[in-house]
Amino acid sequence: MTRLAGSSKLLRAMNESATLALLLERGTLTRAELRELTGLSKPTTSDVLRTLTGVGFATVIGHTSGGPGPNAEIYAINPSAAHVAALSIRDVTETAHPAVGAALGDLTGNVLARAEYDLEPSDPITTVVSTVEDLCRRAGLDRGAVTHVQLAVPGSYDPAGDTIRHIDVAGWNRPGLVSDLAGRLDTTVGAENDVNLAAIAERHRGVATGTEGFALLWFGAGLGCAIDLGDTLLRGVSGGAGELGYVPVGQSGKDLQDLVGGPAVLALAAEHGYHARTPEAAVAEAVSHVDGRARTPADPFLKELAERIAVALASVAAILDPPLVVLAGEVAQAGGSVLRDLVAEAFHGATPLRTPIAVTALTDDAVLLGALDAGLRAVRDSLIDSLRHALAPA
Amino acid sequence: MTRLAGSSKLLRAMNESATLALLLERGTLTRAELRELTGLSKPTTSDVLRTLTGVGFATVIGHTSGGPGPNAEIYAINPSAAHVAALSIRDVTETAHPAVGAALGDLTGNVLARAEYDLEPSDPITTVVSTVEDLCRRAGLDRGAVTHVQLAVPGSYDPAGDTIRHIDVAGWNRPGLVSDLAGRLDTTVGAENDVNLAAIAERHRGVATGTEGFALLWFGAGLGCAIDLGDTLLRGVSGGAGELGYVPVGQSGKDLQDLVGGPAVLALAAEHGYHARTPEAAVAEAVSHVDGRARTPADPFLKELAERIAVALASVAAILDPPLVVLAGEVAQAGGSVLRDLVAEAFHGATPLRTPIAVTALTDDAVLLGALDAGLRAVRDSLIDSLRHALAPA
DNA sequence: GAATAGATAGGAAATCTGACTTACTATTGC
DNA sequence: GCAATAGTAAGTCAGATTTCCTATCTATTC
Repeated sequence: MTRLAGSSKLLRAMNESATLALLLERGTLTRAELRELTGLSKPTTSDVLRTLTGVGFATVIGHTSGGPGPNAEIYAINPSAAHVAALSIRDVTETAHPAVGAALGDLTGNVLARAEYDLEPSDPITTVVSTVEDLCRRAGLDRGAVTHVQLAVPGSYDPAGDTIRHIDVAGWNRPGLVSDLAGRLDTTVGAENDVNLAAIAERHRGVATGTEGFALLWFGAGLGCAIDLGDTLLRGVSGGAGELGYVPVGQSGKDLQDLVGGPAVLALAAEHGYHARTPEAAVAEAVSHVDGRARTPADPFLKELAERIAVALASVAAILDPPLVVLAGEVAQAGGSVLRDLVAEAFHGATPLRTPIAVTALTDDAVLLGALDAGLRAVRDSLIDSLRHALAPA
Repeated sequence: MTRLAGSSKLLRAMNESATLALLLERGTLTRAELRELTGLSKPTTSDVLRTLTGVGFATVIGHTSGGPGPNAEIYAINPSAAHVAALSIRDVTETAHPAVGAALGDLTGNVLARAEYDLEPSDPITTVVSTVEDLCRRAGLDRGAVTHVQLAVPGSYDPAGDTIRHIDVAGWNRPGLVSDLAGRLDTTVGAENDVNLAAIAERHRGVATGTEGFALLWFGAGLGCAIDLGDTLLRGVSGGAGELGYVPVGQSGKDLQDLVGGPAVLALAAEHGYHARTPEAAVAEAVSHVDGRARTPADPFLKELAERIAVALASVAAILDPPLVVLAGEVAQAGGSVLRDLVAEAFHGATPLRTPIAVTALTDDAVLLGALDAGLRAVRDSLIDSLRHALAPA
């Protein structure tokens, strides 16, 4: 329901925005292709591109060749027009300080620097600032080149109250932290739940590429769920939809946390003779047995685990009816396709639903990559509508 | 991410659209108010309004008075610019023909005619056409005045396959039915699940007015769930999200249908000595006892029912974390605030979630009213973007 | 020589600003 | 109490501005 009104200046702004958006989406385009895509005339397209190159958002990256006539200029986004720092704040169990995974990317998504930190206890602001500074040092960039910092947090961010909630790392739940960071860094700062970010990564580089929407179930130390609606994530009222752990299991008073939470899985593994330090290790061990013994009857531990996961899956699938469900998190990753098949079997046996099930395709740090993707999107959106408001022709 | 590009014609179209949208939303506006809201200049606003009145979308409805200076003209939408027929197709248990509730509304939402039909078996097309014709007759309108027909169906509509699915009335599941109807009636035709439409009514005229989003749980003969995201409904992959009945209840192999479906409620009532023909009748009887006896301990039937409903509610609330959950359908309506309070108690006892719970505020036919609201929105949207494409200045 | 990329020039559509006319209210003066 | 006058606001008109498009032109490449 865009009910936008304005004058010829708005028109110009819209045409510039549209052109920039197309360049961001497609990577490289010639003037003729842009003309086709925007529907604008030759002179207008030229003029818009002149402005975009003038302010440094786009550049000529090369020339076509081969056909008759002059070689057309190929335009692309200027990768250095903006940079994004992504930080994954990890809850390292009982310690008061977080471990941090971090990456620095340019506007086209290239990763310019990446590092892991195991920081000594300190103020969150110091943690973030020094991390960003170190990333810039590694990439040989000035800190001012970073325009957006995206945080992945093991909790939920409530933008209304400007507070990170349900986070277990000291100092991070202070209201106003995010805007203080923005002021201190002189960038925009975004914070988002880690599972939601993993879902974003799954859409951009995983098994959910191109799907209309999907639900991602996270099985790790904790339990989580992200709901992708195609172009947005469904966030609950407090910024944390997908509190899967609270889904009741019948009227027993128990919930899914008691069934497929990290400790529950560990306990179940122990019952079946798998003694490991983490649930994913137990699952990995069970899977390796199965893989070795070819097509023997399923391992009873995995079978029971799959049945429990199927309960969680069926709850989500029945309520949302998504085009796809992705199993992710350390446990699901360790279980791989063996676990997936068992889950599918249990799921089909228990309900008439036929939702497709996939295991995450991301072997790298999905949360961090998702944070980078989300940060990129934020920066791109802000570039696009920076043109809508102010415009400074060279 | 509107990446719209175009020429001055687009600009004019946008300004007309914006003006029309504002008129539809606010009802009546003076030129000065429109100027303020759109940001357009005086001459442009005048010009746009001239066009809108020229094509018959808007009319001068009166004049201001009292202040100094000339009396400003008050503009409003022309109610007769479009008409919507809403039909609620009801599954009358074992019969092969449906009962139909129907209403005819004008563009401002006024109901011009309303009727109930208990049709003899016939082709769906005949059913719909004759119903629409009868509505027009009652309202004293030509059939050509109807621009959109909105169907409420006890099933789900799959627009991709142009098929109404999961419907138990003979002839209605034929692929292509909806587009055939559109051709036969010479209108646009929409079909939508009845519970979803009840949610739309709840947003427009019920307890969900103004909320950011909500989940509506439907307890009647069947079990349903609609998810309102603020400006859209969440539809599943097959057009039917909210197959609440399939949510598993633990690993027992049972699901919510076995817990709070119509037959289950009826059976539970019988166990507690309430023998009625329908579940809502049983609930109504139990509630009337409670109401009489003031603050006595809760009726055990209602208490158990509330606990079961709380399980359904908790599943939905945990996965979606909506700002509000509305209990609707015949059973919830019969239970009223008595049942609501019991559900809230059970819900709070079983989970840490604190989602607000409300009972539907609609005593009238929510499904039919929702169909009217949905039809109106469809017509309004199509009017608004009819201006975007073609435009015929007088 | 044919075809294409990009620039230039002229014209059309839509907007805005500022001045102008008209209509209504309120105050002042008799 | 009535009438003339001053002030304010609605809506139109005219000129300037912005932006875009069509058509033409030049230059380049195969």
